[in-house]
Amino acid sequence: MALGKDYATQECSIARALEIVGERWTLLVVRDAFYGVRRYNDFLVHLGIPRAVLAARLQALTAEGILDKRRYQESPPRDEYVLTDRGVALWPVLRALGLWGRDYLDKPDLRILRHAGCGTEEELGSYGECPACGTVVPVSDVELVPGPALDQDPADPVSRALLKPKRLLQPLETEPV
Amino acid sequence: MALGKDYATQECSIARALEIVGERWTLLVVRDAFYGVRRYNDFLVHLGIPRAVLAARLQALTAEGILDKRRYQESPPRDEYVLTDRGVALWPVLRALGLWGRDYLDKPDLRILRHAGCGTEEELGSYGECPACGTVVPVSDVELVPGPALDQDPADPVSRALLKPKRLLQPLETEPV
DNA sequence: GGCCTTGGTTCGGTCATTGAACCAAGTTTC
DNA sequence: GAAACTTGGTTCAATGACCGAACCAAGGCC
Repeated sequence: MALGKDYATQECSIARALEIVGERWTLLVVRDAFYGVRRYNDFLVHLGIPRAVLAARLQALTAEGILDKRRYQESPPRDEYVLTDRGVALWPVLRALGLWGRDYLDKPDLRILRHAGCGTEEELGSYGECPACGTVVPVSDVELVPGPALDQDPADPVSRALLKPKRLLQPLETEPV
Repeated sequence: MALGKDYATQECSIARALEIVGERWTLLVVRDAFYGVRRYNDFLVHLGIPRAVLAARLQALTAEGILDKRRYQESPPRDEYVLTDRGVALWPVLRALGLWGRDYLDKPDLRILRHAGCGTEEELGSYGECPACGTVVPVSDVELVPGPALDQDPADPVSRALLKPKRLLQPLETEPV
């Protein structure tokens, strides 16, 4: 977290994890990747992150095997960043942070998560289980539903695209301007 | 994570949470608090953190209601920092980070967690449940057991005290020098 | 009185972050 | 064919966080 330096003396898998995902912005980039953001420019406008920092974080996450940079069209050449298995495995970290933030900091629900395959309207439980069918829902079956407290007319196209319910990991479709 | 600045444009409980616990060192301080560290000097020697940064983090965590600074002896006056309920609620975040770090970065188990009340030797499951009795174990019943990969003769007294199994949150007993 | 322990504060130097400007390849528009 | 636009960056000066070492202060111990 925090800086690029490591936590040298710590014999601890928490410290090792924080060396990789603990820098400023890094976990928000990963969160956006779960939300379906894949392109440099979409990360940029949605996060409000300095361009140089975004480029550095994408490169670091790719080097650590958390994102995969892949060519999705040849002419003009364009790349996208997609979560790898190692990246998807970070989901419990983000969910735990989001639950804590919601319970202790925000009053209203900004977004809720539910089981897409199941027909239920109920939110996932504290360790990611579906209250209707009882199973721990895999990330690709989690549906992200915007709550009423969200700004209904955001400035950037990524936030606008996120006003519709969507599954995690599915690529975001930003409206053409 | 990262810096003291906020993530201004983010309508997201994950971003709110990271504004508070996302700065460098902060989550390691909280981790040590779970391990039973309570005194300024113990945090200092165990983390290898600059003194000024430690003082700033302890003050910020206290101001956010994650730690409670309390007088534990009058003469000479001495204070200790103890996790509040809000702080204890961060446990799932740390466990998720530790699991991810262990699975993807470290080979051997540095420490394992198990259910103290239950007699089992088995490690807690991925959402904190005891494999023997099936319940989700409350933090105060989690036992921290050092693994074989840990350095058996560490330099600082806090690491030495952590070589014995202990329950989370129970105050650490550093041997008198 | 002098020294030790605990819990800090201060300070100069270094390193990361920031925001604005610039760059470049390829494509569309006039 | 040139100008403008899109996408995905890099460069740069200024700011601010972090670092390590030194200093400080209250209280107890010898």
